[in-house]
Amino acid sequence: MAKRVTKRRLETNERLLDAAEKAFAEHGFHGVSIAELCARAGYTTGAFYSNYGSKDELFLALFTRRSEVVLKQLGEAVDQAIVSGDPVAVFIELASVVDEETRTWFLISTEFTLYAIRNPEVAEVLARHDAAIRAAIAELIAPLLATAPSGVAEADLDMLLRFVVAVREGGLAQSLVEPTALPHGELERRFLPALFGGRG
Amino acid sequence: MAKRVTKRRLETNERLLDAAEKAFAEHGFHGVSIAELCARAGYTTGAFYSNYGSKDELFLALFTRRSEVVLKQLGEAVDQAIVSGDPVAVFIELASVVDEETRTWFLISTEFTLYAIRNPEVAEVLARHDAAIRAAIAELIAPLLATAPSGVAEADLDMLLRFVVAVREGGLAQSLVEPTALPHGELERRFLPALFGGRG
DNA sequence: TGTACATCAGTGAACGCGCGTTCACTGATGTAC
DNA sequence: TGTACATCAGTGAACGCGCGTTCACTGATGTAC
Repeated sequence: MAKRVTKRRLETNERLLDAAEKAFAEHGFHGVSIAELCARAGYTTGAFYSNYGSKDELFLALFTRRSEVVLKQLGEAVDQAIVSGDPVAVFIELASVVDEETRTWFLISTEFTLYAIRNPEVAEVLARHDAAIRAAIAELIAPLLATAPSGVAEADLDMLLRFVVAVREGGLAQSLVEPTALPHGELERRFLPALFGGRG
Repeated sequence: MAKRVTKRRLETNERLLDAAEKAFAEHGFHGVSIAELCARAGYTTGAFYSNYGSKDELFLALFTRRSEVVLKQLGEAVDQAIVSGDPVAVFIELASVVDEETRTWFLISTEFTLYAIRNPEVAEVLARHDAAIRAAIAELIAPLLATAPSGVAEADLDMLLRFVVAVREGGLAQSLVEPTALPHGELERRFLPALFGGRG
């Protein structure tokens, strides 16, 4: 079933994924028909089936593509943080910028998480992606651990990173529902520095 | 349009909501047809329209009913915690028990959160529910604040509670995807006591 | 308590729309000489 | 570089299924006397 990958196919693929990203964020995965998705990308339905076997397959591809972008951006931020000498400040700065892209990705990845909880094979894909995210944050946080207060520093590094991710995602859920009641990045700003023994 | 509420209607309603809760948890809101839902409850499709105007309306009713149950349970736990004299231990104990009911409710409420982010009127309903949850936890945590270390204790109480909720929900998302990698309640157990100046 | 009647909850067949999917086709892309 | 041909990406009409929704109906529930 493996199709040859031509320039044209790549272009079509990108445009389908772009359209899917926007459409899924707006109406949710089930709220978008394949025809609507193709129309947004400037194609007819046949184009979809020439590239994907099902909507689920597209969803997985969308998640994979976006994961790569997020990891690359995170990697760049990490480099910058290490150079700047104040990694926690950079992380908090990063958490405070919640633009349309962040919102879009939160909506899609949360839906993907629900999908994963219901499907073990998908859960593995998500677990691998999350592990890569934590590895990137680990680079950012590692230099801090030597100087951190006891107790927290003794916890496994991976658990600490899971904790940071939980705060980030749990916080985003709240701030996207009530942006005025909970400003973006507020939880990270208030509570994470204390965990690392900083001032904030 | 207001219908009279007879015993029979109440019974039907309960059975519809019970069926919806299970079905939505299994297949997601969009993965369940009205006919399937009614069949599970032991009715035909007409019964649904005799009670609800749309699937969205049922979803809202389901959320409201479940919210009341959760709040009641939480209230009981709070009473117990105050009597026991070790509220943090009780909270952590509570967080560690992730049964089928918790899983079900996590799946449904997360889907509801996405729904709320996309619909401002729904966001208000969710915000009110979350505020009630925080009020209940506040009762549990209040006695601790006097003895808490500086810094954390100075933060607004509501922000602290938002933080606890974020950890709980972000943690659940991870532990439901990877139950073996992240045992239920592990993040709360490891990191929350430190925040309140305890030992764990 | 019993009967006669009115109301109303739930039935289930019917309708039609929208969707996912297929497939014979055409024009664009790439290759061989 | 140019032409002739083969392949393949995307077209768009067609199909049929499943779904949400309606509605005339019937039997269950509740009320009045």
